[in-house]
Amino acid sequence: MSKIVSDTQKNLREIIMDAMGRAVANEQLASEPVPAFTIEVPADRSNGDFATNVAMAGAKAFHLAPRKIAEIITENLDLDGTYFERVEIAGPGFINFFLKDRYYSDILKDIRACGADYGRSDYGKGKKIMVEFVSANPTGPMHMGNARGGALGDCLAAVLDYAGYQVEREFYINDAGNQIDKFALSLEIRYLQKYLGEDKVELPEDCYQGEDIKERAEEFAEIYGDKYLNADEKERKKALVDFALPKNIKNMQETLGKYRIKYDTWFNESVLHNDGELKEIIDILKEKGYTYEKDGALWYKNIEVQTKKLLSQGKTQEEIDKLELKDDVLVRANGNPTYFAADIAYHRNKLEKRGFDKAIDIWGADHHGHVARMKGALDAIGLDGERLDVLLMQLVRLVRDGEVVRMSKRTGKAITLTDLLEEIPIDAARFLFNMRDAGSQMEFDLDLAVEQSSKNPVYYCQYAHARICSILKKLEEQGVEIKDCTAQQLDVLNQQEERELIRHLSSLTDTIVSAAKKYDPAAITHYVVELATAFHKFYNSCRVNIEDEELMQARIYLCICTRDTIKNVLTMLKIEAPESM
RNA sequence: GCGCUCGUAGCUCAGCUGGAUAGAGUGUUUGGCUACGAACCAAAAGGUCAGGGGUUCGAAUCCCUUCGGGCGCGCCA
Repeated sequence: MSKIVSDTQKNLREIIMDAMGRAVANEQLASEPVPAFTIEVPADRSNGDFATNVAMAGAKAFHLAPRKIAEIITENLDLDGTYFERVEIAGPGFINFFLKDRYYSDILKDIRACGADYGRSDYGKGKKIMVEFVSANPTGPMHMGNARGGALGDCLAAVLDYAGYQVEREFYINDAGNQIDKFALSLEIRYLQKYLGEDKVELPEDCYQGEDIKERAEEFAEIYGDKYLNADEKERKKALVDFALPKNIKNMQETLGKYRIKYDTWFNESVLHNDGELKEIIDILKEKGYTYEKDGALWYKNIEVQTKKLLSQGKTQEEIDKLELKDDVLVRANGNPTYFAADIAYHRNKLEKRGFDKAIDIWGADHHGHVARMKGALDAIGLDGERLDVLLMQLVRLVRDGEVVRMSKRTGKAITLTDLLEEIPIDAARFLFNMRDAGSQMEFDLDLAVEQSSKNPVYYCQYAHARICSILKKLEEQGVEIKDCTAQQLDVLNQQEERELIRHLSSLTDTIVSAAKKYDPAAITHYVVELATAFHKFYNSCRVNIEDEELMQARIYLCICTRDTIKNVLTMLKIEAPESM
């Protein structure tokens, strides 16, 4: 893995500290604690390759003007044996550092040495982390939110994997509880309606109204006919669910498979109900005194748990009162546990039974009210709620011809994930859903997704890859032998566009680590678009196929590094990197 | 009402652990292929970073407040 960039940055911090140490020894600076300072890459290259604000940050402590401090530090710098060539003092007191040619050459050598692993790091130290995403209700088809959640979750998992975590992807199947009862009732009524007429049996408002329920009931009737018409209600419902649920689950698996999402685990909620884990949770909460009975139901003392936590965070009782916290039901008066109770058991299963260090859930933003409650419940059962991170995702609006669309042209019904994937390429869907931060309310432009031009960022990136492949192929056809280059031979790559390209290539590992920290796969799509731009700019100003053999070989080397890096990133996102298009 | 979240160019959005002249794509206008893929590149134009206060050497970024959009406050999930 490439560490040149971060090592250089780390090394620079030491260089600066050494210089300050010498300045103190020389009595040029007062012996004060070193202030917190940053090292960053300036947006404008003329301000150096790295810059530090140490002189400004230390103005107060040293009782000196920032520029004066900068001069003193600069006088005491020792750059021998480092990648740095020279420094400048600029603006209000920034110290700007400029790199030697060799830095860029070594980056390229390193990229080639890493090959398909370039971009990977051990930042996560192999910690076990689970990303649970989509987890759509198996009572009906998946929708647009699942499309975004799928792309987001799968790519987030990939980012964490590249950042050195041991990642597993999981789909939580809600195959138990209330919504299954509702599913059963909806199916049953549709089934009865088929034989008795819609006016004879009414579908209650809180039942699933979708056409898909009707279709399942039809399919069931085609096989079993009216056999269950006069059967025992319980038996009829069970037969219907046993028929329809596996069908729905299989559909989800196929659709998500087509979307290139492979889960390590499909976890059934019913397991928690059947093997006693749910009961264990309720017993634990009871034992710890976090429950009470009221109106025949068993309640969880959310107010108490939250209040304790918020007080410890420095909130006042008055502020907490304003939140109007509420307690939650664990077991209904009818004896059925709530979804919340099952969810506590589920997260305990992840963190305690299966030993994940961290669980990440991707939820629709409409569930944000449950985050604190869930974390609090984990605290309450003796697990650390901080081990659960919930990434909230805003809903998507589909846009076609500049207008919001809700219905599928083909079916006239709400657009399902299946419809979407039939209409647009998978590459485009996976990429475009990751162009925006999860928290932004995004518009998804259907026209853009199918557009094969530079307007469509996924094609723009793939084009850069194909273009490089084409250049290399052409050179080989002309009999050019592609040779390895030494770092010294790569030093000739000093045009501005070449430098920009190398600089961008070099930042991949750090970009992935940063995206992993922030749970932000959108940073990766941004990265590869910028990389494609850097390449296209290079291509337009620096010809590869030229007389100068040494420069040509160096540029070929740069092209190969770029091609491999684009491919690594696209592969990570499970997007094709075509050699021609 | 209380809470969460968002507000940056005509449009879609980056930038947000405080740093130098606020960026990109798209749209508009104008250039660049008899040489490696023009599915590309270059240039112009476009801004009260929603408004107001505060913190400090320095604020799109942090704090307070107002306004506006989205969402949530069930013995639903």
